Amino acid sequence: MDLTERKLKILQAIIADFVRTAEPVGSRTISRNYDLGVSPATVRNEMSDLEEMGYLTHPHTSSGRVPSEKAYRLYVNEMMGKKELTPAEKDVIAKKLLDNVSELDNLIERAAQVLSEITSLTAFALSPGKEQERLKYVNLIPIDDRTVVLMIVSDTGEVSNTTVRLDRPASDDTLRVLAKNMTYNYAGKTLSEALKLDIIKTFREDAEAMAMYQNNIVPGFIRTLEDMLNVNLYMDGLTNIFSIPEYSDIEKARHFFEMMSRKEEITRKLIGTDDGIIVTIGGENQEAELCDCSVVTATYHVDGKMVGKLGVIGPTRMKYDEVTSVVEFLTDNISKAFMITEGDENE
Amino acid sequence: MDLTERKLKILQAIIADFVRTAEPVGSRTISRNYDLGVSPATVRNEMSDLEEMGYLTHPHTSSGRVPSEKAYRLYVNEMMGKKELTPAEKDVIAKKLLDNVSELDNLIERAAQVLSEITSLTAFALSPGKEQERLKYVNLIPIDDRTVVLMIVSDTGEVSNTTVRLDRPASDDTLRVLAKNMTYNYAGKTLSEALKLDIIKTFREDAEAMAMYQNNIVPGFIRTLEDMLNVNLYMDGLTNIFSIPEYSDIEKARHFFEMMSRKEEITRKLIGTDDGIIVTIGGENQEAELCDCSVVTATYHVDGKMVGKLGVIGPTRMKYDEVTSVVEFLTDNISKAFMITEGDENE
DNA sequence: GTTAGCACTCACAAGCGAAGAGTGCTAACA
DNA sequence: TGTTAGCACTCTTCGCTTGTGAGTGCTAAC
Repeated sequence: MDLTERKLKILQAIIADFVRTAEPVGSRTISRNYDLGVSPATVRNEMSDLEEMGYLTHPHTSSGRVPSEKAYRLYVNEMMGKKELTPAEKDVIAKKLLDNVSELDNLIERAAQVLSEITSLTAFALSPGKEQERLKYVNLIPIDDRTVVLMIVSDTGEVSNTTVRLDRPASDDTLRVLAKNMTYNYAGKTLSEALKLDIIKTFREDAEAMAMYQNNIVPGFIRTLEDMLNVNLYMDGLTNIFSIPEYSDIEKARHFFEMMSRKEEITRKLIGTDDGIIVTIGGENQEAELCDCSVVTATYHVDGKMVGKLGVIGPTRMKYDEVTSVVEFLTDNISKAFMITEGDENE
Repeated sequence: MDLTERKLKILQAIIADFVRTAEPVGSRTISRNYDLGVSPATVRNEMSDLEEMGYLTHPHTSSGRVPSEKAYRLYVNEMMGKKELTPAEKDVIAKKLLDNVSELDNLIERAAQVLSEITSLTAFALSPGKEQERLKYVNLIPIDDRTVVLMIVSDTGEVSNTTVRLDRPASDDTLRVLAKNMTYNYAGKTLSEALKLDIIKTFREDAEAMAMYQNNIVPGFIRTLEDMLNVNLYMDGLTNIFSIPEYSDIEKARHFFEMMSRKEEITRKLIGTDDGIIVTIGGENQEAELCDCSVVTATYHVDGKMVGKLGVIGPTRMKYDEVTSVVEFLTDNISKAFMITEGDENE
């Protein structure tokens, strides 16, 4: 059977109606509200065909039709027009995004807020991955004679630190030497390279002072590196889920929140997704918990490299055109914001 | 009318039963399961009295009794025995709390986790307030000739930093001078004192170099101070709410989550509460959203000073004895953990 | 190929009755 | 005088039935 022009139109109408109302769509509704110039009976015949082809389902015999995941896939791939945001909308988003943002992580957090606000769905955003950043220097700051703050600064100005407790007192001079040596050994290496090196070995082979404190400082150094590599996952609009009829069942809502509270898992999944705007519909998701959700993710870049992700999670019945547009616009803006920062530096 | 011994016993039994089952308690249940040696009819008479006195209510004519907030208040103030944790329980909690914790904020986050796990309620914990910490030194770390990281270290080894962009390039020497001057001017002051000073004035009156960069550095300095003073609110066990019959209504659950997502508000409220273990029952809460919740907060101390808070939020029908015990044990342990740290330093 | 007509299906809400839990009152009892 | 058994009464809850309405599928006519 062929997907004729008219079948496509009817399918599109059903998707549009169902996305709006969350109610199964009947033939009369289509015939009346979407001027296709055919009677309900004809629509019914076409619907019957579409169902046979797997694009529609039937909650029960005498109810209207509901688009299947296959239908959404078709819609997203072929039928969905690009929904350009109006200049006014773009303006509002850009303003909200950049308003009073001082740090880049801050910008990412804000992006999640804006995204959830605009789409009325649950939004998430992953702070930039720092694997490619290079270690600029290491500093050891004395607090008292047995406590130091170990600080790592990357070439982009990211800072991470831990408090390290020493077994024996260390003079300021000793700490200076230690810090210099560490900087000498690690400056210029990317953070993930640094972590892969045999740090203890470096210490042992180096100045005597380093050997003396290796037990205290090496774990602190590793901890700091790991901390710096950690990406933050921001979420916003979790409570939007309650406005979605699909989640009016308390058990569904519970599952959703339980899933969303497993942040590490989500982070891992997100890092794994491909570049670009990815729409994953229902059962296309690997995770059982997501099998009646759709996830839209997008990547923001700096220097053409994949850096971070953002996106939304919602019912399969979502406004894919709107969501993808907003997500795309946001990633563009974030990438731009990063570029401005980077550009400045090399002026 | 007098609260006789028997009335108290019956009230206690009703509270115990209702806390366990969340169902209105009938006279037969009390007579059968809590050996008071009286018939249901007698219990009924007493219940009727207790209701008149305001300790019980009646969802409808033919249902069992439910304890009023006044009853819970009486229970918490007068009747509730202290529920000592068993050594085994204490051990488990202490282990979980201290396991793999490297930073103090980390300990607080963990405390919220442990608390929610043990009580099966929603737990929160506020990281230590840092108003009383003293600024130890300020550092300016060059990233490139127009970008520096401004870093503040407190006397307890807390570190906070921001990236500052300069209008004109600054040499490493200039930055060193600037940092030295700032340290000289602010070291020894508490963070809140530092924020209250007229920072711009300090700059203007000082070295020429400082005047030159004041526009860039002063806002960064303020931002960093504020950031350091910011307390973090950790929450855990939000999804526990779904297991509580009182929240099986989706609208109730929605309200709960919406309330809990307003973190600043909660933080402010928590900071405002008194020292010690505070139980706030239902309508005793100022906030309309909390009027059918109870909140138990406790304070952890260092050097006898109020430092931070933790607690749980749950239905008025909660195991107050258990919850207060756990909360108390946790704050003790946290205070102890802080002391160990502090002690070390002065060894 | 399209459409009107009609029987049929199914979810959903309203109405009803039976069951069960629990009370309040009264009268008898120790 | 306090306690208790007994009983009528109240109110919720649950299951059952029934009516309604939305929607389909099929057939026959256009």
